Amino acid sequence: MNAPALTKNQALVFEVLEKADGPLSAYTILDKLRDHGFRAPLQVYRALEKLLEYGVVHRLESINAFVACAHPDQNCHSHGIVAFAICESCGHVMEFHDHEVDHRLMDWTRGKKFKAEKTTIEIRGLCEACAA
Amino acid sequence: MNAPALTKNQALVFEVLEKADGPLSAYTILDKLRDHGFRAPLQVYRALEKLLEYGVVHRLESINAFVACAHPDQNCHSHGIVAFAICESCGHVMEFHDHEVDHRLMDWTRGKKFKAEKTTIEIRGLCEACAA
DNA sequence: ATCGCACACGTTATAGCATAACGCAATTGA
DNA sequence: TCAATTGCGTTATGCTATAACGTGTGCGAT
Repeated sequence: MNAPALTKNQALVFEVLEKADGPLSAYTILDKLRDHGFRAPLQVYRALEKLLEYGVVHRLESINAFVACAHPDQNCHSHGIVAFAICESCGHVMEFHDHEVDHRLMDWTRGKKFKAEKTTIEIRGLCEACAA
Repeated sequence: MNAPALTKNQALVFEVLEKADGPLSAYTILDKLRDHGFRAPLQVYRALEKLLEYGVVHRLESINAFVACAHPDQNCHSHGIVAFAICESCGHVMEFHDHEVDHRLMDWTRGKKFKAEKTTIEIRGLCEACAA
């Protein structure tokens, strides 16, 4: 899925996420966009839905928040499973990919004949700066 | 963290989860325990908090639900990272462990000096029966 | 051209998930 | 005995997400 041109709302939401230095909740995004005419959560969620589909935004399931992809220029969906390390102190998120992990999980699903659609890997803890 | 004797509320919640054939939301658990005197969500959440701590229940972050551990007799926390495959059609959950995946993720966190506290691995898709 | 369709958008209302803050009772250990 | 801890119950509230309805716009097929 490659990204077509973004609509106005999609572009606004994406811009907010790109400028943020950490993940944002949908409602935080909404608040940041009230000056741009956003009034209801659905405006945010609908934009997010598309941005997730295009692979330029990721959803962090364990904290109900959204973050811009670390390399939105490339097609993130083609990099295999995306993994995240989330600092519970400063909120900073690191995105990474590990093909060996992908292979192990794919091996398991193949063995079970499980048809994987979407895989979540999220490590919560303390980043180097905060752990010190 | 080994499990001390469960309190009445904890035992009730755990029993409901054990009998269920899939993950349950906190509010679903609440409804199933109204006849036993449960009236408020907090009664469920407080019990769940302890059961999670004891490692006899797992939280599925991607679906906001809870499931009994596949082997609550052993200490699940000592098995390394727990991974789940969740069927989006029938709701069935398979729990598994893969030490190679653990090692790869630990290698990454070590390299980044990230202090991991809790890791989530959840694969959503279709189980063998539902994919057919 | 205009009809039908797909899609984005706006709004209101509601559903679903989780915790804050208060107070009470029982237990434990100094 | 007193203080600290833990579990419990209740009320209220906050956060997250979607249902359902209607509007407008662009675009291809007939």
